[in-house]
Amino acid sequence: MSYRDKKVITIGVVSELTGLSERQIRYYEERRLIHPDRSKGGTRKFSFDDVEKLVRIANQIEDGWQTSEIRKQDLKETNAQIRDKMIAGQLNAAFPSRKM
Amino acid sequence: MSYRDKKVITIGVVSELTGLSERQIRYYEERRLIHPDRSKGGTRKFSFDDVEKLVRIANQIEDGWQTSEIRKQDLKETNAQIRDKMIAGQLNAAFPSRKM
DNA sequence: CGTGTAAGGAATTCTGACACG
DNA sequence: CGTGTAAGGAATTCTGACACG
Repeated sequence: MSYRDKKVITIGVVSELTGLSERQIRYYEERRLIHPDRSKGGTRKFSFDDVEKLVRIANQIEDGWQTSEIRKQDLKETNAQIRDKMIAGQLNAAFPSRKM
Repeated sequence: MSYRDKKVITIGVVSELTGLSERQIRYYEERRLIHPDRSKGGTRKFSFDDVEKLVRIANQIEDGWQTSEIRKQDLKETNAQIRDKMIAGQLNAAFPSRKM
């Protein structure tokens, strides 16, 4: 939807934007911390959101976290967000005029 | 500054996003309707702003406008914006507390 | 004028592997 | 575990030119 989520940036540019090596970026994808799209030919396409996430990942790695731990933490946060959205949705269904 | 202005998208992706051929995109650059950045190696890097502008350009071409005319119109609009900003700046300098 | 195309070369990216630790 | 690197190949992009009109 937003420009933030459009997967349009190649790995070389992501490397420049984040300061990470292409090797690091590919590895974080392998560990499923990010999920770039692919072109027909197979080249990775990242979003600005991915770029931001990569910077956070890099910081966590520097702080001594392992990719498996970062992934678990990411999952927790994602689930928390989904849960909150569902609750908000049910509230809105029960009280249609309510504004949060 | 904004994601809108970051020159990070390669011509292939721009082609997909706009539906224009790479030939068309390069030609519009040659006619100075857009100004992509270049990587060290020389590959073009576009912004989302460029993508939007390309769509507008394509529409104008379809409407029978020539690139030279589109460029003149663009210049006019840019100058108008600069003029408005200067006026606003001078007003703010003269009346520091004023809010527009 | 605006666009398609074939041509040849260069820049970019990809994967799988070996290395270190 | 996280990252560097050399290797070979494939995908992507570049320019200048010819063509059509």
